Amino acid sequence: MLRISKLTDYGVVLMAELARDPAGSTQNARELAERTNLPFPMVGKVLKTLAREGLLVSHRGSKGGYGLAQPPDQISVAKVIAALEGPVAITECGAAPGVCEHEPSCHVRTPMERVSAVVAQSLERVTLADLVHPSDIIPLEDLGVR
Amino acid sequence: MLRISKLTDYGVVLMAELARDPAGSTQNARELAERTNLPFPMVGKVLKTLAREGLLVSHRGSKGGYGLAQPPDQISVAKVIAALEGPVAITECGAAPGVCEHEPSCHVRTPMERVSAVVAQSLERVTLADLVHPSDIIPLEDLGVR
DNA sequence: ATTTACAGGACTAGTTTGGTCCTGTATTCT
DNA sequence: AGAATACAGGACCAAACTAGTCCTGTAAAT
Repeated sequence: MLRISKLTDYGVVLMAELARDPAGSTQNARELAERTNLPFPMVGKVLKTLAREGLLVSHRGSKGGYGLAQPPDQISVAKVIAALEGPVAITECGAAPGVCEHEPSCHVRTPMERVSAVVAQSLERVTLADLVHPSDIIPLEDLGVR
Repeated sequence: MLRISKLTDYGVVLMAELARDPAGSTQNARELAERTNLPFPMVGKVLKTLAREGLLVSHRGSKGGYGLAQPPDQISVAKVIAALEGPVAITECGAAPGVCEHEPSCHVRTPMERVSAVVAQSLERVTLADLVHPSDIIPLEDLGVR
């Protein structure tokens, strides 16, 4: 299935939601939970991580909340995924060298890393700006497909 | 991390190993386990699934074993992944419609499906034939990147 | 017949995931 | 100053999934 975790999925949805608002505005965790229909505790957890990773700026106290650290077209889906579950890699071995015990005898390592790289590139090409307008279909060409 | 399960990883390695041999030849599960240094029971499990899914042809009894059901350049990595863990989809929603309760209120569904499609295409372009020669670097262009 | 090897399961330990909750600290408003 | 708000940073837990083993049955070759 090649799936991302729900936490990461929430992260993408929340970042996109923030990207829908005017630049510089902020929203608090509760507002975001309501607008996206996601469980509030989860939303808080995800936003905290994203802020710690530098993708969001946070403001505490009354009237506090979160805002995007960069313009929507500067934040790729790959960045969001990386912030929440580490670098995009299809296999264990791809994430860090020396982890896989089969490394010396593995015949597919190099090409598979290549495949990982392509998947990563696809995700790097899609930004939050591309996600905010559901009616716009992103041309395949813009996603790197000939 | 966007990772595939170890079972699927094994599947790719095993299929690639089979693709290294002359067309039409077969290998049994034990041979394959030894050649790939993967645990034998796991190898058996994966091969059984791949055979059931039609990617391998199996022969029982003495001198039995497994062989590719198609030439290596006709079997994509996407097919192997799909056989072992269902259709390639980044999110739950992408795998089947109506599964996700947030579907009506989700603003990123359509573009995310698009992203999934691109990832899937990347994986469809890479065949077992591309995996068998580790020294050959697959040009990015062949993977659909401009 | 006997041996080999796949078919199709059930089963288990360990890890991960999704989700909740609690304490602390910074900020704003009265 | 004091109260209320909202983020920071955890610990914690149940349920699901993974990785791995093992057992019984059946088909094929010798």
